Amino acid sequence: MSIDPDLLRGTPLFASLAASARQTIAAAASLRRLAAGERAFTQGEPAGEIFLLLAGGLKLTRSGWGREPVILRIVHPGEVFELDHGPHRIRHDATANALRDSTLAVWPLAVWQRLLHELPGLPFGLIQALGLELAETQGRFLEIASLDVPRRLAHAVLRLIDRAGRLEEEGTRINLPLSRQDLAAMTGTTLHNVSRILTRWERHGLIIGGRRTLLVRDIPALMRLATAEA
Amino acid sequence: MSIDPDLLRGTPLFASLAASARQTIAAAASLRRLAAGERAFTQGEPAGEIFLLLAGGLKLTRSGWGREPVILRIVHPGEVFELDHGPHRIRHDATANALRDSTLAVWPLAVWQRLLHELPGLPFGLIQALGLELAETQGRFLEIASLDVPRRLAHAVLRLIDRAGRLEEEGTRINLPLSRQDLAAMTGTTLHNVSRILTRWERHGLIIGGRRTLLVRDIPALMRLATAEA
DNA sequence: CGTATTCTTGACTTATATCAATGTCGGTGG
DNA sequence: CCACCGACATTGATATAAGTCAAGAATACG
Repeated sequence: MSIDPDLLRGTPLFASLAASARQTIAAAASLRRLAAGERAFTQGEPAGEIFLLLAGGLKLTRSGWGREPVILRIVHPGEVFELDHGPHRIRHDATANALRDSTLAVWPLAVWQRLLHELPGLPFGLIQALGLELAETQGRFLEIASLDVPRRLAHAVLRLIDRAGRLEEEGTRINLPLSRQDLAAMTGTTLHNVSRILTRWERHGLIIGGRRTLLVRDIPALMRLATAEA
Repeated sequence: MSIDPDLLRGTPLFASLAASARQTIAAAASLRRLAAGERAFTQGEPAGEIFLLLAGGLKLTRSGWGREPVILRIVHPGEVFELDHGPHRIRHDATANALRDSTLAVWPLAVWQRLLHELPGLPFGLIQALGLELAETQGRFLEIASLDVPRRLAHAVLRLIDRAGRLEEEGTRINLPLSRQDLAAMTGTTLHNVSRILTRWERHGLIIGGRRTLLVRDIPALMRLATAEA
């Protein structure tokens, strides 16, 4: 049990709380480590915990009727997930897979509920966090509903660069090991299509591809591509 | 100002509150009427109100880079909308269009914030409401990312039947005037495609189409269609 | 050094969008 | 009340994006 309270300061959910409240919350958390490839939970399992990613990276995938599972969200350090627990949501509706070695803070649901009622500011942080997640999901829905594959792939790559970009000499690298298949699962297409599009972009000098890696050399060009009218 | 407190009992957001709290909330609301076709607000406008639909029906649309605007959500009576206001969300990110004559309860944002702080149960209702909306949006994202057009159209129709269905002799009718274009905007396709699919279903006896109306005769068959593997 | 995973590429098929025309319903005003 | 007009819907022909099938090449890993 117990983690460093300062780790909570970075995330919007806890940022506006008093230091003492953060201390209480931190004291109630336990630390969990995942090796790359391990899962924090699996779709369908009973859900009984709230998570904060401290380091590393995860993908949240959901499988349904369709072919391959879909990636609902990439979780970056400082982000919180699986937090919309109502009377519904007894089971996890997604699987959380570690993309790289990761560290999580975990609160049992019962403890979380207690904190929510005891710390006056916490519900408002939660409301804000949920609102942000909703807005993001709606944005991605709009993309997939109205843009063709290259454009939504461009959006996905730009989002990754924005949140997990690491500057290098030749450009900005997505600092997460995502396969072509993963990119396809994020954009609702196939790895073949992704591969073709990326090689085209590479020929045009926009990016440099690699095995589970991607270096973006010309971000403005990608942004133009993502939003171009036709 | 002021509406009947009993009107609030139907929605999850307010259901778990004490009667006195509902009375306070109702007293702070004002009533607004919209004729079919009118809009409650427009995308880009400054956002300063929270809405509850009492009667009628709305569509929330968002336009972006892509071709036609996309329908993010159909709002049914008893549902609340535009409630994720954080420091972000200064402007409406969608347009609310009345599909039929509608009645709304409206709270100015400032009043709403005050209520949220004064009525202890309210934030938890809000959390629950946001969680539900998030889950629904994620579900629709999964659909559009992994299913072909006929299947996601089937899902959309079934959802409408579930929430706005009215029983008739020959089947269940979607009790909202939705054009083919609207159905297309909900499923991320074109009205042409929707039209073709619906006439096919009509030939098979699943539905009976019409001008801005749809009667479903065989719901189980539609459900099979929606979830079929291939 | 071999094996498994990931990625690329080509040929082909199919779903879906686009273009274009026509048809039908329902309301409005003459 | 009827005729017309505008909104909505159907349908066909065609184009194209994207999925599928099928090898093969590159890279990482044990």
